[in-house]
Amino acid sequence: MYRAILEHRAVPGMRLREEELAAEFEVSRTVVRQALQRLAQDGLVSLQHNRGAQVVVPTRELAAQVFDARRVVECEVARRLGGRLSPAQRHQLHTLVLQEAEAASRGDRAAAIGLSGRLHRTLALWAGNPIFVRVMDELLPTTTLLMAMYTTGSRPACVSHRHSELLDAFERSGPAAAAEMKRHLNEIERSLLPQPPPPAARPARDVFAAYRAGLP
Amino acid sequence: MYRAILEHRAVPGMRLREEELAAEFEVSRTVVRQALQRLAQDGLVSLQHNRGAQVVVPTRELAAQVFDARRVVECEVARRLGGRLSPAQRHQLHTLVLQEAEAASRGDRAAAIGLSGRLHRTLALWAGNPIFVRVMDELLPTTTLLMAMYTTGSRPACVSHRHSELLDAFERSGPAAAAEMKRHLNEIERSLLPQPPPPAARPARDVFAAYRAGLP
DNA sequence: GGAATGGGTATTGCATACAAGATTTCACGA
DNA sequence: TCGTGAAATCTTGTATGCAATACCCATTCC
Repeated sequence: MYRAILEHRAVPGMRLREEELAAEFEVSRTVVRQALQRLAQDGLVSLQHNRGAQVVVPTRELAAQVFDARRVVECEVARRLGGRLSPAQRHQLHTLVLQEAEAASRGDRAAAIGLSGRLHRTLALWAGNPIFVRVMDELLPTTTLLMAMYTTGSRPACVSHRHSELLDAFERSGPAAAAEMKRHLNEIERSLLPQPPPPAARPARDVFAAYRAGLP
Repeated sequence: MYRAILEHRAVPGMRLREEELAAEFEVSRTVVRQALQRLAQDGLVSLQHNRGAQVVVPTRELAAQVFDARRVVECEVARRLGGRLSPAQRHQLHTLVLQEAEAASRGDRAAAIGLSGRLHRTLALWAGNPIFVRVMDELLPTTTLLMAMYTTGSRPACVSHRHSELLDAFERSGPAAAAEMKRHLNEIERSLLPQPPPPAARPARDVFAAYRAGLP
């Protein structure tokens, strides 16, 4: 379900009936309920008492809030990490950027966005405070959903080519990295369309069929 | 359960058996499980697969992380709010500080700590980004638990009298409020003992008996 | 013709039963 | 005496059934 939502298969607003999902995944409603609650915690579905679950419909307002919060946290992360990366860390980051660029070049938008998130999460991980990672884990899924909703599929690699500049700034100093991080996040936010493009009508049936086994 | 943990009735490390709790609160294990998962999300209990739940044992290391994160978030909140409070907001804050001082003076430590948290949460609420509130809601319960664990009951009002200074700084400007917030959080963190005082042996039976109805 | 109301259906919330895994206990042997 | 192993017990994880609530549609009244 997680992946189906992030990959925009389960479109925002879609109702998620427990019985239906249970049949689809061949488990009981009990585990479906657990999954829905976890997804609600990640901000991907909204639960209403006695009224079920649906995929969240992220607004532009939410986007503003998420990027605002990410700027606060991630600029601090950058400030702490800039100019202090070990060679091994630098190598790991460059590998991630490479993989992301590769995914983008072959048109795999979902993979590229996922790898972009991985990069930001990794930086938070190295900042030394696990709470930063927790916050990122709450904000990144929503960011992914926002990007799936407020960008057209036509623009290929709006993110990756700027990540190398981000890494350059991390080589220099804390303030430089923080400034570049702010610029970077602003750029991503600005790349979101003011209105969601009209969604292509979806079958809305068997949305989760491909995700049963858990393989990509 | 929430209150029993924060008020240090259910001591850190205590195992929380589902059946036991279900009997205590006269509900089924289903709702107990839900409650435990919510508490785990709040960072008050730790869940281990197939091995049940227990009240978290917060370490000094966790304390450092929590206060570090709070400094990042709440200094930003202060920066945005300082010098911009409306008269109504100022009034509300002063009322809270008053109530807190009152609770402290009559020795009600739990109420004082709770009101202190309310104050910080209210500030986050006014900062204009609900995500800040969400983060605070995740950090405040742990803070409360830390204070219950790493302070002696003898010290009466280690917090409240400094909250008026904090409010004064909020009257002035953003930077002033941020600086005072940092100082304030540092002071609270420093007030934690390096080692938890040896806990008075608890009956560990019927810990939740008083909380069944939901009344204070 | 439109709004309100009532019954039927669908869906969630809760409780319980069963299965799977972990823990404890006790016997046995080194 | 201590360690090992296996059975018994306890605890959690999952599935299912029933009750409560919300939703939908037809009927009725204004």
